[in-house]
Amino acid sequence: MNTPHIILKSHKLRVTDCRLEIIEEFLRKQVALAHSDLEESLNKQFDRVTIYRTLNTFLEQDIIHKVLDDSGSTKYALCSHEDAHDHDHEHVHFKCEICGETTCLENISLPVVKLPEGFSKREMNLLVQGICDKCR
Amino acid sequence: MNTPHIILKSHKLRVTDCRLEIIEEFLRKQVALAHSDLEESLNKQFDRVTIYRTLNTFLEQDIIHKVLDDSGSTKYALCSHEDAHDHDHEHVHFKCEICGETTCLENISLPVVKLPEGFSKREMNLLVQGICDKCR
DNA sequence: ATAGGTGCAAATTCTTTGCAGGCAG
DNA sequence: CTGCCTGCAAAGAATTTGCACCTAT
Repeated sequence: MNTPHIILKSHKLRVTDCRLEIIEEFLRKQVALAHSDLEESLNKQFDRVTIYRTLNTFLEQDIIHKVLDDSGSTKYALCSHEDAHDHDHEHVHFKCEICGETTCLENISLPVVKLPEGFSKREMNLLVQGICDKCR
Repeated sequence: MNTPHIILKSHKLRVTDCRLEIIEEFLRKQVALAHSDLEESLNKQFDRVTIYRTLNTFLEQDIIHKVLDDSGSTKYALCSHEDAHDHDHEHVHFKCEICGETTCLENISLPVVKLPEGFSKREMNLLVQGICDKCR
């Protein structure tokens, strides 16, 4: 199992409090988090700017990925396939329209999309929106 | 065929220049447009704020819908099924990572997603990202 | 005539950038 | 010790709100 410490090390990133806490937060909450969520849940322990920079660093390193959202705020989630360095990602998420929580749906296979001539695909994201069991 | 004028009328909205031009712009360009795209292509003819308000009005009336995007900027496209007042939308879009254009993919059927117990779905959005034929 | 739409100013929120000091390696 | 990371200040984008005036109906 990957600990926050190991994740940072394996990406040749310095191990700092802010980075550790952010990864831990992603591991604790099993939902997609926005910058503002982190700022709050880490209790203003770190500067807003540092959180932005940390998220961008993690994005570049493929430690996290963006989760599509229609609310305007960008959300992020840990990449599950840390080691798999294929860049052919497929993400399926469910967003509850009441509580706003976005969770990763496992075991859903996306259709084989037939693109028009000359188009090539690199990534597919499916966002399902509706109501979750807690909010029903 | 629905003209901009008729679209506005059928939604009980006043027919104004700004609204007409924005709908016409969506009909001309067959790609998803962001607020900034409209501001530019309409040649600063209308106030930035008015465009925001028009887009929000159109969203409420289901004249346009949000198109998912990972770039931060919100994009919109005309709803094709104007009259179909089922709110079980399915949108499939392709975004080119080079030119940034997002187009609607027709004739792609989404998989039947089996949600966990207690979850209900209302909308599905699939975003495929890659390279389009022009940018290849 | 009047409700609804627009433009302008300004407030808010979100995100990035520059720089100086601090800490991990 | 050295370069990367952080915090603070400030700049810059994106979006919303308030208010007075205008116009489609």
